[in-house]
Amino acid sequence: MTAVATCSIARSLEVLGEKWTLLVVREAFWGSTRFSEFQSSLGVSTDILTARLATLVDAGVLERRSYREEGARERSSYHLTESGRELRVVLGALASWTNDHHPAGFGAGTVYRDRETHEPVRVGFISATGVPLDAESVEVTRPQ
Amino acid sequence: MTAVATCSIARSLEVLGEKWTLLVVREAFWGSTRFSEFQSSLGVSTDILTARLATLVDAGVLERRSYREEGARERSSYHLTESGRELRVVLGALASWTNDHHPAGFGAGTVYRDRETHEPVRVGFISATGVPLDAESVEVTRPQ
DNA sequence: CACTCTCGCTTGGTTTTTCAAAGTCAGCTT
DNA sequence: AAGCTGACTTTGAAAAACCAAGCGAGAGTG
Repeated sequence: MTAVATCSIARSLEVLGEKWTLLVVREAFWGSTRFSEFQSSLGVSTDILTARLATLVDAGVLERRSYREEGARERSSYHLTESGRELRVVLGALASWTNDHHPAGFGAGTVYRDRETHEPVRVGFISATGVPLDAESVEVTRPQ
Repeated sequence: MTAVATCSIARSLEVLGEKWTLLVVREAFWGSTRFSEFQSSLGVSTDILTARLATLVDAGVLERRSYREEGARERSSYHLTESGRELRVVLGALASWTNDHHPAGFGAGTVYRDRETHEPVRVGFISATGVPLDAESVEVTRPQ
């Protein structure tokens, strides 16, 4: 891992590739906002959670806000930014890959569905004109 | 990280979430097949590479084959399976997220393009009927 | 047959990261 | 004041990653 990678995939992993990071993002999608909520649902140790929340805030994935409940002091909460919300498709791609290739023994796992038809959706490439493309119609240009 | 997670995202990260793993897959997409090719392009230490290739083979992402060059003994090479090739969209989602939100200083980074028009493509949800969906039209059902 | 070379691992020792538990601190209630 | 609570910090030990060196099988060379 060099200082700043040219490859976009490597750069994405500099932010998202550490242990727990994407699970923190997943919890944020499922509604966690407070330190204690992330901690109790993930079971991650507190020092790691502190560090991950900090990198996600630095990277602009989460935004730190202050809130105050009645009879309590001011505290921080963490909310997905627009940039963070766009990670939905990354999580969707991971979930649907696993559902296809490493299905769970029981239960359906995490499934992304069409809100209207409730059919499972897939994640795929879409052209600039809004047309789904199959894998063969996509090429990659790498840096340098 | 418990034994076997119910959540599909957590399960995907059990295979793909370790350091270097997705970069090994990326190299496989870019044509690396031999141990030494992965090693020299990634700069990862050999013991880690051995371990990562083994987990990827176990997970069915890579397939180990034997090859023999003239005047050399039989060696192993590693090739993407169908399951591994379907990770293309995961890498595409990561790359396009980074290109949008953490652009590199110079150069274009890694870009997935339409093979015909050469326009950059995006990664998104596609309904069972083949229609692209925006983020709001997708819901998530989580396990249990 | 000895000798060397290469590739794909292994091994050994050091550094870094993760873990679990305990400690800290601000400000609120009693 | 004294105690509580949520969000960190610190501490010390375990696990993983890193680096350099070593190993072994088979092929070629002398």
